[in-house]
Amino acid sequence: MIMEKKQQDQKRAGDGFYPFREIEPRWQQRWEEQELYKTNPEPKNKFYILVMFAYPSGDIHMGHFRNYSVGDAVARRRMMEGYDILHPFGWDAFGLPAEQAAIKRNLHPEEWTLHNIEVSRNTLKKVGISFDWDREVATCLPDYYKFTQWFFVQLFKKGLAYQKEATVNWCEYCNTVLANEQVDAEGRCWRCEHTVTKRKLKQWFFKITEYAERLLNDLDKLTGWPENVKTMQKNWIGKSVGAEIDFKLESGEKIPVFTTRPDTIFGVTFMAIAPEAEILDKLEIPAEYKKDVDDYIQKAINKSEIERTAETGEKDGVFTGCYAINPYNSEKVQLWVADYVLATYGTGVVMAVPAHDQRDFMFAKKYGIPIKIVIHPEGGSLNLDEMTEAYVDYGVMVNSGEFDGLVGRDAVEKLTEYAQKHGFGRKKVNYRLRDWLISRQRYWGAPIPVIHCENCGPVPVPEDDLPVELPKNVENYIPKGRSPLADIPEFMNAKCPKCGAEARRDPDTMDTFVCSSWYHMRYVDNKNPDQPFSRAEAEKWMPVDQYIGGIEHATGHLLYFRFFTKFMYDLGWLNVDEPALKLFNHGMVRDAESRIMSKSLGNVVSPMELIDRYGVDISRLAMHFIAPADKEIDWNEEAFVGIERFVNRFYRMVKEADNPRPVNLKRYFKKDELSENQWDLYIKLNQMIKKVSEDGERMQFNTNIAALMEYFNALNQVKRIEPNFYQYILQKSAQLIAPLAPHFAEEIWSMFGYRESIFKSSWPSYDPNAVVCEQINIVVQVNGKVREQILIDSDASQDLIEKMAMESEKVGKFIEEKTIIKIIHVPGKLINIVAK
RNA sequence: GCGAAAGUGGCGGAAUUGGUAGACGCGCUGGACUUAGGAUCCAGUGGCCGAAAGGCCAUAGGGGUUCGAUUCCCCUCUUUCGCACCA
Repeated sequence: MIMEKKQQDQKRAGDGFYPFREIEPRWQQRWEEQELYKTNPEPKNKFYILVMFAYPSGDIHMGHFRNYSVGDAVARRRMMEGYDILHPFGWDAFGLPAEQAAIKRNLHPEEWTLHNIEVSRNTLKKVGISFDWDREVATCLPDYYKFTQWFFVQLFKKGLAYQKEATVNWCEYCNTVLANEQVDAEGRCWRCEHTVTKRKLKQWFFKITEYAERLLNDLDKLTGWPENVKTMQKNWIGKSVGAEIDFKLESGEKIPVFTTRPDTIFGVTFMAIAPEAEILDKLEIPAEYKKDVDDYIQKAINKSEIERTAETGEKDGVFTGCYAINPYNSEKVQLWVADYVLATYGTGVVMAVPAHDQRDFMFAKKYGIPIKIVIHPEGGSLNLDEMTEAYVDYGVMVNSGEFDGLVGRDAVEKLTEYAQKHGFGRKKVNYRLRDWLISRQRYWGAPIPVIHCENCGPVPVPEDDLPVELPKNVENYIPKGRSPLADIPEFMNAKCPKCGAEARRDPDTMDTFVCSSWYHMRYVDNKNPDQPFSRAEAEKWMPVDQYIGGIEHATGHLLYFRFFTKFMYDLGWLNVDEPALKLFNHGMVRDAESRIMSKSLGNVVSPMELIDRYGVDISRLAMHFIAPADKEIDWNEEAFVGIERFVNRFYRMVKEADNPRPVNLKRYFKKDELSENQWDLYIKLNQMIKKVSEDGERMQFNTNIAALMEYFNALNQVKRIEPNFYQYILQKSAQLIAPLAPHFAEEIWSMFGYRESIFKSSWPSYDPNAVVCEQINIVVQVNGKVREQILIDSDASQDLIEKMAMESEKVGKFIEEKTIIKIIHVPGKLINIVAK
């Protein structure tokens, strides 16, 4: 097996094979010398292409390879179209694995990370992606995180960064706090897969909810974003419109509740409070209930996320012995504590209407709480004894005093107005989106630039004192439930910037999603020592014209990315309020059995291994050819065979071409300059150019390659081609394949005697006078079934086509003894005779 | 459960606004050239009937709209993805 592979590989190095081993490194070196990818500092016609940057693990995997190959194809195509390209790359370099490596290998996280960056960068260079490495950023370097901290300070100043005691997801194993999106559906940590529990900690949050409405509304502006991403964001933000109604305790204390259905308010028979809700402290729970309630709360809080959500359907709770008063009818309703109520949504209290909410219905049934019907379906009625589930649709209000007879949304409006008028309620919008918890009790992150002073409270570090540098002398990184920074007195002790008193730094670091929320802005001016970027540079390059990355960031990174951009717009730093015009999500690469590639499964295919065996370009082409870029791939190497044949054939054709030399590619041909066969090839060439251009625009690189193959098949059929025209064809073809196979294209380009890079040449345009053949095939249908084809001049009149169709023998067979009802013409394509 | 996307030959996939379903590639079959071929070239390749000409069927299944549906609408099934007690 191994022998076979080796023999094959040797063959690949032999005659008639495209010698990638020699060619690819040579062009990579020349491109570097020529500074081909250097960003024009004064772009006239800018195009900002951004691929999601990478965590430097020292390795690149198939997902990266696909991502950057797609990005590179776009960049190079635009380059040939004359755009000034910004195509940067960088490193999302903070994060957990560096600490784990530090623990395991006894290396400093920084040393390990910087080393990995070095390795990863060199690897990527071998892939020949057209990154401008002068624009590189690494989030773990002080010249970058200085401004990550700057963002924190700006947010703080605007009241958008705040601290609060919060029940947080806690991973025992990683010993750290996790954001909601870092906990999977089964309640496990996204990194270590251990079960997540709860803890109360004082944490920093960014008030992204303040931007919820804009993040939602502006989705409409994102016409270049895939619908599924926009839908996911919309659902994630989860806007719901309703009312906040103040119920009252017997003591007179208000309990506001959020509801989307004020029209059901006369059906409230109890209220349910989240175990973590603060309002519980205000209840005067009668002694005989006290113990049960406390036990229940303790149990509920200690339950893991899974336990609390797993048993879908079964709900439990405990009666507090307390009552609240419904402000609409002064009825007394029971107050329960129930863990199906979320403390973090609305006010943490639900007005329960068992007749018209399924959860409340089940709860009431279980505990024998009264159920009161207050909505009837329009034109129907409900009967309590027959109800097996809640009636949750809108309908006609009943048993609701003066409001009886009101219907649906109108009822909602009226009830809300009533509450507003009487001062016990108001219109209210709630979002599923929560504020963004950014504190991490870890070492390897950007320190939170805050000094805690006993007199002044939390004070942001003055901008001139940034960055707050990560101290290097950390004893150990083993997580122990608080940041390792807390144990470094030289770091922790500081003077209050406001009053000068002895104070202590915040020991936590920021979530790495903060670092990656603004890297697209840093690229435009990555060496600026004083500002995150200059307004002038941002004006030149922002927004990103095309953003490319995986779908997994749909509701995390891509939301934060938009949030930070809007924030900078509000501060006047940007004149755009959305970061990227177009977004493209490439599909995943999985193994042949549709499983995700992972080290533990041992099914990882390394792109570097492919590159070693087949070369970069064949690997890229094969990857593109297998499936359209947005589709997932179940990995197999079958496509390589066809691609390899095609590339070698192309290479041989160039090698064997007579008297190779640059020909005038700007010119178009006229019919009388070429033989009939060649004129036909010329038309096909122009059709292909059109197709490749259009498909490439839609990121359809698979059909792009197919079009070239198809054309070469046609080319092969024609025996005699005049050398000048033949080279015209091959050179245009080289240009068309250049974005997908840059080294190969560059090599054959130079074989034709070009001195300048193919990427400095102009993307082929098609001859508009030569995309339609003189003779076209018209399909003749009878009653929608194809019966005949007519080859006819493309400018033939409809009458003539009709005449020929009717005279056709085959058609005759199907219309004899029938009456022709009508004839439908589709110009240039088809004629359909409808006969009965 | 809710939301979204998808389902096409033996396989990966084409078909841009409804207009020849299966481009291109793999694989397979036959042939040419060869000492040899896993190189290269040529031809064939959805199913059924037929010697052929040709015909019929076929884009998950069922219905509908239309002269015409892989494409639009409704129902069912399956798969993938996202959210999962959001009041």
